[in-house]
Amino acid sequence: MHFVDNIPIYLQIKDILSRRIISNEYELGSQLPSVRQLAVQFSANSNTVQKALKEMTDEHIITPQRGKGNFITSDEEIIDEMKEHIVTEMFDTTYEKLRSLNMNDQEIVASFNNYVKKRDEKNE
Amino acid sequence: MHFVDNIPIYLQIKDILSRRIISNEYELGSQLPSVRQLAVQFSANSNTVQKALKEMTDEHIITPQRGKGNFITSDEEIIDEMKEHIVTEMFDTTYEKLRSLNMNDQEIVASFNNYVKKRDEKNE
DNA sequence: TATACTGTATTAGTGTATTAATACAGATAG
DNA sequence: CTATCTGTATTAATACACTAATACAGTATA
Repeated sequence: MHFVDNIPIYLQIKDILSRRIISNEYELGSQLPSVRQLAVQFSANSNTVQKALKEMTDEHIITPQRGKGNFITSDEEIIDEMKEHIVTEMFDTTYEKLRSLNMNDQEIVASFNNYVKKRDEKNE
Repeated sequence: MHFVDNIPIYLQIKDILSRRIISNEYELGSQLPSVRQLAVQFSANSNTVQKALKEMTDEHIITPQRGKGNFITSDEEIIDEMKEHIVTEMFDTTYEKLRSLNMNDQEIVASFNNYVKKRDEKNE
């Protein structure tokens, strides 16, 4: 697994796991791989994985059961809220950063649409 | 000045200064505020500001002159490239994160357009 | 019951971001 | 020349992210 510099690894792990849950790669109510398995999968230390899981536990996305494992919530609402939160936060920063480059709304929308369009062309 | 957690302050300072240059808040060829002035402005340590300026120097965005100050390049090409780089990198991460949430291109474009539109409405 | 899984906690060592204090070198205005 | 700006470098102290090793507690199963 490859991590970006300058962002704490435990946050990147939290991010990846959250996305896997939202995209249904991990099913709601199911069990996560164990801390030690995840550590191997991410080529990270167990403590680092633990730190990611701790935050997800605090946000009620997963629930740990001593001796058994970590289980993903079955509450769809929590997951939907998390997705909403992630997307909105991303749009907020993207939009504000573009504005700070002196781009107006029209330019912002146009350049993003153009970007996606160009990516499409490459994948054909 | 307010900084985000989990991203090194020196990178946030570099980011802000770069945006000020791109948006012409600081004019090409002109002199930056001194290291000590910037430190006060950002409520940060001189060394932290220095670390940001060091990177910008390495990227030829500014040029230091001992005893005089730091001067912004007059080379418009360098600035244009920097802007292009910043925007592309931002779109890359935004796009890929949305894809990892199982959204297709149509949904991605639609939801971003919708986001900007809604922000517009709030500002009217 | 013993083994091998789970989560959890602790300790120690390394690297780096940040701050603070200080010093030095070059430029410039009085 | 001197005072005061500039950039630059160094040192020490603190905090935190990360790793490694180890131990303990709860669960499941052969």
